[in-house]
Amino acid sequence: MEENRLKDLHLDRQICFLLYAASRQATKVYGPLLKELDITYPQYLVLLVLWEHKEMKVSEIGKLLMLESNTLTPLLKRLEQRGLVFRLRSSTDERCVTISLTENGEQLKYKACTIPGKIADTFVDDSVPIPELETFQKTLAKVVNVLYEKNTMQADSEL
Amino acid sequence: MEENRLKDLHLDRQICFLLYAASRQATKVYGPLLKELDITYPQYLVLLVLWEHKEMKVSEIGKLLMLESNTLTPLLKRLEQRGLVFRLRSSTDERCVTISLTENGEQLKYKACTIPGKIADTFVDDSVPIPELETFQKTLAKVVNVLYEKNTMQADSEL
DNA sequence: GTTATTTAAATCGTGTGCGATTAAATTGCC
DNA sequence: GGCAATTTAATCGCACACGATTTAAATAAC
Repeated sequence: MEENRLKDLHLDRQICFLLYAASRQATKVYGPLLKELDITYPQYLVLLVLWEHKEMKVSEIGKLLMLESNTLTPLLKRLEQRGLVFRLRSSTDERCVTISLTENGEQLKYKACTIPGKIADTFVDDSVPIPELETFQKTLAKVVNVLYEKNTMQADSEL
Repeated sequence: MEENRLKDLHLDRQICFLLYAASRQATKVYGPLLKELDITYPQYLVLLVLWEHKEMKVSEIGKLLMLESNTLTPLLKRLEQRGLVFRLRSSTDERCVTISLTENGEQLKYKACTIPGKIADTFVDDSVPIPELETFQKTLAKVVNVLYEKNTMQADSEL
């Protein structure tokens, strides 16, 4: 039965371990590029969101990146201390904090714009043809959604 | 040119972020299962290695999991304090530390053996057919290798 | 209109990851 | 043998992640 084949997977073949390893290796590829901007990969992801949306509430950033305030709040404070963003409590709903780019944060976009191309070059490799990568990406997106749904479903049902 | 297509697809955001998100969501799926064993996901990975190989040097575990001593040493000390493994400096080469399972650590395998099946069930979903998952896993393994090679290549060339 | 519930951030504690460095043991080279 | 280069863990500092809780504000219920 096909299902049994999946269950019998060993460490080196297990999808979860491979995702875990791939994530760490992919982040490491960004290392030298982000070091020039003096930011980390999660900080880069937050900035990507802000470069696209100008300003966002903490919870909106969290929804896009699948992160919660316990991770984002300290990260955003670090970005604030670097002078890249500022945090403003909303006047209409004082529970919410709106994150906006400073001028420095806005300008950093122009230093970062070469990164995507360099990262893409890293992924392009003889052993993984581009069409295969594209198929891979589609399945990966579905996997993320399935897991995210199941994780948040379970959390909801506990209330 | 093919390369441009990749860059236009925002490959860096798509694939790297998706890997990052997938890894965290996958780890979260293990949460309730590993909580019953009172271990974390990285600790589970180390135990998987030990359940298969009985005893291993820190560097050997590190090679399999792509982790270094700065991560493994504290993790292994926690496992030691839980009474699941013990650490013994090799007498033939005192630089090396050999990690072995205690009786408790060995026994934990029988509590953990239901986990792979439950995880597989989580991945099996109508939106991602099993053959697609298998193709996905093969590409994922190649991606991990490509990234790992490039990361360690670069580190080597710096010496 | 007061109270209960819900929501949004923040806080706290623990455990990774990892770059950089250190200390000790071994190997290589002469 | 003796010394430099290499290897192996360990150490240190910082930044995530995240479960759990807390605080404050807004909304719902009555």
